[in-house]
Amino acid sequence: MMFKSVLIAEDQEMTSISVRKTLEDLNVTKAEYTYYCDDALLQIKKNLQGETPFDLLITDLSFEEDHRKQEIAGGVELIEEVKKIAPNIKILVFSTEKKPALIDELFKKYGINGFVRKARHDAKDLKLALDALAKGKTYLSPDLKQSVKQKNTFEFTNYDITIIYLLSQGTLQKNIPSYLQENDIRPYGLSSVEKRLNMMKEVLEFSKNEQLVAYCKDFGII
Amino acid sequence: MMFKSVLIAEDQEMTSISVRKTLEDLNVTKAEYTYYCDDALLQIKKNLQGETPFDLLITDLSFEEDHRKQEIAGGVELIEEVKKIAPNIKILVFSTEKKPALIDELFKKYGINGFVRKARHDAKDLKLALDALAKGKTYLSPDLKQSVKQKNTFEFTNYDITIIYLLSQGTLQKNIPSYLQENDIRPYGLSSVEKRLNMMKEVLEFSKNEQLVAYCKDFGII
DNA sequence: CAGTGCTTTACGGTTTCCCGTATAAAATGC
DNA sequence: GCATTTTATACGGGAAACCGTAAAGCACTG
Repeated sequence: MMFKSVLIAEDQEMTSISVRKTLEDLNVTKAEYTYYCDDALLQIKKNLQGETPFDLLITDLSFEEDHRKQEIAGGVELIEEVKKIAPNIKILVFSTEKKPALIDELFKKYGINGFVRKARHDAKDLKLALDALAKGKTYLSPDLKQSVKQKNTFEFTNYDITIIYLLSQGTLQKNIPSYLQENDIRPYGLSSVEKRLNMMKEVLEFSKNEQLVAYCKDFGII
Repeated sequence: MMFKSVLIAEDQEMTSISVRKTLEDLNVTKAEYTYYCDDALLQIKKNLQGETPFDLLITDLSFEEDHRKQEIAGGVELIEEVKKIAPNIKILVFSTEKKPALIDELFKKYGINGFVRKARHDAKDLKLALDALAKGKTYLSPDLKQSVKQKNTFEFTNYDITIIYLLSQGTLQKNIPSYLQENDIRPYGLSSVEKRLNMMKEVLEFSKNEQLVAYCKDFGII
């Protein structure tokens, strides 16, 4: 019932130790761990044709950079790569991340099986998640369930996100039309851009572009 | 030689467990732990006149808010309060924080004895720190020693942060002076605000306020 | 193919922001 | 105390953003 072979991708040694201990408590005998994303992918590749290929990956999202140059920068990219070579391996994300947009994307686009947030009751939470995943269910930390569901009061289109992203990069509003035209994004008129910005600001009861940028950063939209 | 009685203030259960385990490995018999700052201060107060008052506090800096309303919001405030009632207790900060200015301030203004960064080798790091502190030395994670000195990232003052925060809230630039004046923040002239904004943008090679907002959001400054 | 409704684009006036310069105030030095 | 440097504030011209409105484009319909 419980997992046979688990890989932990987590750069914080202390956290990694705790995860290992949790697995021990749940009688998971074989648990490997890596401190780098590249190593994690390598391990999975190696064990793919072996006797006991990994059936679960527990991974963080943010990995610290250091002297060892890495191909895979973070957890999201790691998940993407793992899905390519081993689509059947279950994935449990264990991270401090709490942006609804990102978590939602992890489930929908990348097909992760569980998300546990590093927070006050994360040890209990992790055990519950492992239990749920072993039973073929998905798991999401209780405190996140609300926020993911309610999401944003406003649905940003790709068009919206492009505009706000450009603003956050320092692009002048009046220069946005030429960018849009070059990338075949319609409508590209300045008035359309202004109209869209006004609409977003009205819905969210904002008055300035700076607020939109702050908002989108907060929710992981850009 | 080693500590007799240690208190752990850490809201992440997993990390807390690991810290406890580390202390066990070092034969520290009495280790209490709390998930809230308020509880930590209470514990210290209680044990102050007892048989074995705490001789070390290991604390995180950022604590998650939840249903339990807290007086003390974060680690810095906790350290401040602890120093008032128990100036002799040694303090080891264990946090993901890496802003040189803050860490510098913790040592100089608040007189902490050690700082270990939650990162790749934090378990080994923590043991080294505990060892150093037990010997009456101070400790700082190796990878931080350089950055504390060089300080290559731009240091935002409270003044800067206030301005950018106001912008991110939708305040018109021309209305910022009146806000500053009402809150006795000087300089409050519009030109001074503009000058400061220009200076920040120049240093960070930005051209628009939206970039500043995005940047500060990314680094958790606002 | 003209009419209707909707969307996109164009334009102009007003406000805000940007940026250089000039004056005023405060801190520093002799 | 006065001169010098530094810092703060005030002002003004020009650029960008904001906002309403008008014109153009386009699909759909009878």
